[in-house]
Amino acid sequence: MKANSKEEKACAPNDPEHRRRLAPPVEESAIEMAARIFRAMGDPSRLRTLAMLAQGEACVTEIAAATKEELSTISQRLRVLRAENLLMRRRQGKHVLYSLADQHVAGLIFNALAHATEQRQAKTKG
Amino acid sequence: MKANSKEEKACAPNDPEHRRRLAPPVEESAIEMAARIFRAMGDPSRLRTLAMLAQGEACVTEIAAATKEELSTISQRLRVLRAENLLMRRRQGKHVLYSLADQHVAGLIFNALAHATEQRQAKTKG
DNA sequence: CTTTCACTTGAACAACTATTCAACTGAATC
DNA sequence: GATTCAGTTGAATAGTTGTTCAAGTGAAAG
Repeated sequence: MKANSKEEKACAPNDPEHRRRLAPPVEESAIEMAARIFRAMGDPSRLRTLAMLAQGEACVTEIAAATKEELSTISQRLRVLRAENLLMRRRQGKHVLYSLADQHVAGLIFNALAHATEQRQAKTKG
Repeated sequence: MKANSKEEKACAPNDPEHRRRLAPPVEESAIEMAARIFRAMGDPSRLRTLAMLAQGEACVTEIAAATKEELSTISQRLRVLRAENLLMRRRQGKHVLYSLADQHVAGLIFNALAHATEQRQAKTKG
């Protein structure tokens, strides 16, 4: 019997109705910018740096000292984050102080950590 | 004069106070999981897929048809997202239907798109 | 104006990743 | 139970990315 339309409704790639539903829901350029933001945040070292800066501003030397890494490593890392407008930067004397760009960034970090923690607990429970 | 302590307060890598403030604010494993989530979302094709699924569930063929890509490409893409627990999956007849794992995921997408849009407008204005 | 300090940047190399083809699996139909 | 359909997976390849070294910049101190 081919009259069973229940299945067809759920998944019918050629149905115009489905085409419409799956049509690009957001502008392509917005997707690309958001993806760049996620990619920038998607490295443990960079995310750790962001989490640090969520505690307050810090200069490059401080961050390097805290993680015991090369100064240039930190600087390159911050450059990637800065390229996606995730950071603010101000000079104070000889130092350059970095901080999160805005609450959106803090929100993203918090949300992902929450999701990660939930998944972690879900796995532990079974 | 070395009595100018204004600058020292703002950035003093060897000050224990600063060390404490920059100490790992979240567990290392949580950072790593969150980074993996961001990395999974940090690819335009994958983020587009997630944005699609935010509109409702869809099967692999539907997604492939919508983006005019290979079935295996979509499948591999979904595999990456699934590995980070970003997706739910259920079988219906011959089809496998995918959807977002939870509201956290939708929230992350929405938040990043909002940030991206804001940055976009900020650039346009000046 | 020269030197120093804090940081930035270009280049290079190693490590990782996205896509595709081809082969495979497993549920549904014949 | 053989076949078909929808999706998955392993392997290969091309492209991307993170770290570091070495050289460069620019503000402040001498």
